[in-house]
Amino acid sequence: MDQAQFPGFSRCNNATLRRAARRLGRFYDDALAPTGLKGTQFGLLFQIRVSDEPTMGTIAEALIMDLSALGHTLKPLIRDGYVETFADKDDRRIKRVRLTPRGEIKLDEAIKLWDVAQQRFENMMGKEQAAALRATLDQIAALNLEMPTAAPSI
Amino acid sequence: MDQAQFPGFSRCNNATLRRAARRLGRFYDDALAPTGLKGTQFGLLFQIRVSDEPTMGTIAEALIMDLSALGHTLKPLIRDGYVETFADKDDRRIKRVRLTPRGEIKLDEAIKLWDVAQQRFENMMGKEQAAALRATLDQIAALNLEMPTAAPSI
DNA sequence: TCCAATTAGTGGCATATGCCACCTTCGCCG
DNA sequence: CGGCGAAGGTGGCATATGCCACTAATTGGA
Repeated sequence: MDQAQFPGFSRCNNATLRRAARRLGRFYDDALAPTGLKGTQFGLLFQIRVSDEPTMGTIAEALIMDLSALGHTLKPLIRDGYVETFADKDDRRIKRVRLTPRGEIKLDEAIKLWDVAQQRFENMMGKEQAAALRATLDQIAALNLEMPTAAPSI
Repeated sequence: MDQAQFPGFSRCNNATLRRAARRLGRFYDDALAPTGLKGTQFGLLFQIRVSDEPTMGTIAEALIMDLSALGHTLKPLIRDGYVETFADKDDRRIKRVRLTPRGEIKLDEAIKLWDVAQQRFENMMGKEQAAALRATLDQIAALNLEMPTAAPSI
């Protein structure tokens, strides 16, 4: 009964992806709401935890985010005391990031809620389809998508 | 050789989706750059074209966007003269939207560039996998994902 | 007919993301 | 060892999105 998709529209991979992202984002956001974290922030905290005192650039690369965007996104987390940064010993240009004890606790708390949402979503989509989707999405993330406009000259 | 994905991380459907969206978004954005439009704006203009003088609510629903977010996103397009709004004849609460002649031209121009990016992407992913991906994403968009916290009464 | 509940949008505030210009540090080379 | 170009971030500006509180216009009764 729902006509949410107009034929021509859903042919755009980008638009379709964004639309699904909005829907899924709100779902995870709602689930995490009790912690005060958004889905994005959760993902960022998690990434910081699994990395070993990563640099800004490392995180940005892993998350395929613009470095400056990462800086912006990190600010509220630093302000709220979940994350802290410190200069690298050997190269003062490099800034490393880590969770504070408060951040570790908050992340543990969020993971519990995330797990509920994750399970709930996978029950609806089916674990296999969800896994296949993530595989495809990772494939997109790994694509070398530069327009061949440049790179001719050495 | 790239270790872009840390195991635990890519298990989150939401984070994986957003990450792919960032990558793909930049790709389409780059392709559309000559028109001055972002991928999102392109999608919005397209949606307006294929709908018949849709209302704000209709568009928001079709794109799974928050109504106020749609209003915000529409502003630069109105400012640049691509879109105009007008009150519904029968219900003055309702605001309808349509492309201006300038908007139609701009959209045509953008579609040419979009097509290049779309083809390019599908050549890398394979048309079938791309179609399968869109189908899955549409499925997500159609999911009824409310946490069962409410709705018991009645 | 008049008011209560509903519907459709708006405006303000906050985060999410990107691009670009600019500043520091480093590493390398003459 | 002094300067140039690269590497790593920051800040400013603009769009993308959401939530919430609030306003205006409708609709349904009593």
